Amino acid sequence: MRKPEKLEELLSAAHQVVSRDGIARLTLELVAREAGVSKGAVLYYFSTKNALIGAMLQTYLDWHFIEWQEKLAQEPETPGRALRSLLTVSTCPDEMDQRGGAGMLAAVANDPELLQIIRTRVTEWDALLHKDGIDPTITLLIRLAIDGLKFCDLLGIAPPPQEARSQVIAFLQNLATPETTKTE
Amino acid sequence: MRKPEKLEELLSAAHQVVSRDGIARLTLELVAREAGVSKGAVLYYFSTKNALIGAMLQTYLDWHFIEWQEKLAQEPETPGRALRSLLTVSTCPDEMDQRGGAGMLAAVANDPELLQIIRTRVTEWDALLHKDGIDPTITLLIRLAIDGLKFCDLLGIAPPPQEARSQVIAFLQNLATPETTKTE
DNA sequence: ACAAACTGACCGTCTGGACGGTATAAAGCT
DNA sequence: AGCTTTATACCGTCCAGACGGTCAGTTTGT
Repeated sequence: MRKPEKLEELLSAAHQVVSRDGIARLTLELVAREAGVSKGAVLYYFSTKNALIGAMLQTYLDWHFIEWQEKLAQEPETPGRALRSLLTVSTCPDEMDQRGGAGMLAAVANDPELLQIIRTRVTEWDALLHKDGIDPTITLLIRLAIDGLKFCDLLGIAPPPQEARSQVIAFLQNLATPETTKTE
Repeated sequence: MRKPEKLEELLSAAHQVVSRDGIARLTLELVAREAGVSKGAVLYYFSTKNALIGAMLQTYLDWHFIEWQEKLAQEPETPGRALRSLLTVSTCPDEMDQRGGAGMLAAVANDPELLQIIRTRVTEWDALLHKDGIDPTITLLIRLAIDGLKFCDLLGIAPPPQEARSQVIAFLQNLATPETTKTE
């Protein structure tokens, strides 16, 4: 009678609701219906709505970090490793990324305090990036561009076409590669 | 018994509420209280809550476009004018920018359909940028970086310190200036 | 006097969450 | 092996507060 995967199910259902109906409709009951359980069940797993949203954020952040570290391991050990792997991860958006977006929107809409979870994590990651041996201005530029891309996609505001997107990424990859080690 | 400046007052009050209490608390009653009128008064000017949010968006977009065009007029007539002036505008965030952010958040939280207003405008502006004579990849990069900056500021997620910020802007200004016309 | 500007009481609906109950399975007891 | 206890997983009902919006009426300017 163990059910840790039920948790995952509910999280996924929540994300589904948000991306189909919008955050305004992220209600405990709709999440329950989407997952095929009762509202009571949702509250059994997440004692409060905020807890649900927090979990959406948390699981996304964990996933994203792991994904990043995996790509990082494959990157040659030259300055800019962390930046290049982060760019690689950002190129291929996953369903998990949508969950992150949904979680962020839900957080903003319900209790901005929840954003604290993201704030501390991103600040940590930013510190890692700045130990990467690349000019801090370039580092910041890359981070901003990635965020901008996520932002456009999230709200559907003039999201760039695939080709333009990959060209920008390529340009940034180049900026994150030190001159002395370039092979191409 | 004049109307138009009362409208502005209400819009400003709405923005105040959002930035102080969060979008979740953007309620007709709170806006009314903030502006020192009754809820009925708010509904007298904006027949619906969506209309209020729409107006927040609209006034911001109008203001932003005008600001941009003013800076553009001061820019030397070389390729990249539009980009450089846009960057200049984005350097010095105004209270109006916050209203734009508040409006966007409110739109997302209440009725994502409202984002359509932004979508069409930004798409238009993007078209203008691409007639600016600068490599489309650079153009996109600059737009993304600006959006990323707005995004970080809006949610308070690792907003870069002032100095780093102006260095990135300077870097981008440089990218938006054709080689042949550089004077510095 | 007449319209525009504004009020405040009221209503219907929605939603988070509390709560008491139920089914199921495992553990303990004999 | 049979019976009781207990903890887990979940259901369905109910409620109190909040919020958008309506409306009949009142004030204010001209």
